[in-house]
Amino acid sequence: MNAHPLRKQIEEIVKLTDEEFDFVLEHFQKKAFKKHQIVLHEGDYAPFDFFVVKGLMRVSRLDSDGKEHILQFGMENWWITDAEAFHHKTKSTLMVDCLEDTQTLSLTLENKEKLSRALPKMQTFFFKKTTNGYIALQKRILCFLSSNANDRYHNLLTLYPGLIQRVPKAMIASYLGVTRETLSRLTKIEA
Amino acid sequence: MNAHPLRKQIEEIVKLTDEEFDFVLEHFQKKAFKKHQIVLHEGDYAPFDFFVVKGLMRVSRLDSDGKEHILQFGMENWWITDAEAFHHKTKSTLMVDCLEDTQTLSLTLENKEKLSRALPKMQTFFFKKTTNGYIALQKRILCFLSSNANDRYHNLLTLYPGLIQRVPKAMIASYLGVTRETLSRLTKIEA
DNA sequence: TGCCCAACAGGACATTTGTCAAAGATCTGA
DNA sequence: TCAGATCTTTGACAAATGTCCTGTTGGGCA
Repeated sequence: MNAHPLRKQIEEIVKLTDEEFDFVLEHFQKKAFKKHQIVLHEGDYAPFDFFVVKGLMRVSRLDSDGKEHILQFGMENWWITDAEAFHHKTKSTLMVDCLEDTQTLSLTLENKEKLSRALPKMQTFFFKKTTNGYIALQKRILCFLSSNANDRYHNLLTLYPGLIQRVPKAMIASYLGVTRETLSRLTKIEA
Repeated sequence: MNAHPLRKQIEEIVKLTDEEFDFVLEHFQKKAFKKHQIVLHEGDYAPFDFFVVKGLMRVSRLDSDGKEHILQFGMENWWITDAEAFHHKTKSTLMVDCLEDTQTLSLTLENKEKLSRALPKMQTFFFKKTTNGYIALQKRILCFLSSNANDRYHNLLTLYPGLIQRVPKAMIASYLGVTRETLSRLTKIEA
């Protein structure tokens, strides 16, 4: 059997009947985007949290010097949005766009809360996902505190081996907090 | 009326009756620690999430070179623990200790879950706190991506103005991911 | 097909930050 | 109160990283 990717992810945490999963799915909207399409502009509200079914998105911010900083990539089975704008219903300070043609399941905050109330198992799921996300961010911060650019790069390689094949190195550099020139020099040493 | 600090924090998110708050409190244990006391050793399990009533704690890690990296400070009304060890019931890779004599309200994972089941409002509270924590960590990462040591320092000053009075500068440096010499040079320029 | 642009590598130099060593300053407990 | 411990500052130098630039490559699109 070929389970739905969202169902597979949910069932790593809580088990669902077929009826329950259908009910869950009713709260999502299918949305597809083209490569380079901007899904959320800075300054807009963030009506959706996106579950990536297929494709690749990113969250980034432009600083005052016009430099781009990548906060997060979202490959298949990742959730991606501007968390602050989404949860606080404020205007976004970040941008979400697509690095590939992308299909998503999109969830509004209202439907997320409705779903959590109707199906406590889903509240558990969302809570554990958020907790795990928190832990992952802590690890990324520890990486900034204790590692130089080279170590951060190799940490990223082992953490998300598929990513580097799909993303220009300049963006990897931006995610790591270094310039593309610095990253280029690091990878040179390997050879 | 002089509300309990924990109650005050909870009621910023959900309202409680006196009975409900008493019920909440029953799930916590009062624990007090001395300055310099290690509350959680690396390698130990993390049985508690601590709500700091009075005092100051920190979470840190020693890297392989023996250098100390501070992941988080916990002043009054902060929650502090090794999140990964606490939630996953694994052995801690971090250390929690006290920078001042500290009084806490300590919560086990079992009691946290019990409380969440018994009082859905508390589940909402914990969920929102975790979400806000996630957002705060994202901001700290963006700060690492886009700011140099000087900007990160001033960001910290405006974010937690009280902290610098209570913490040695070497620890501030460690939290910012720079050496104490670098931080010392930054603050010199001010004058 | 051929052109163009994004991506990448590399050099030369500037700036930031780290390292090591030492000297002051401040705190703290007996 | 004093003496040791801790914390902070400072200087000289090294290493890491950023900036600006140029040239090459290779793939996508008219």
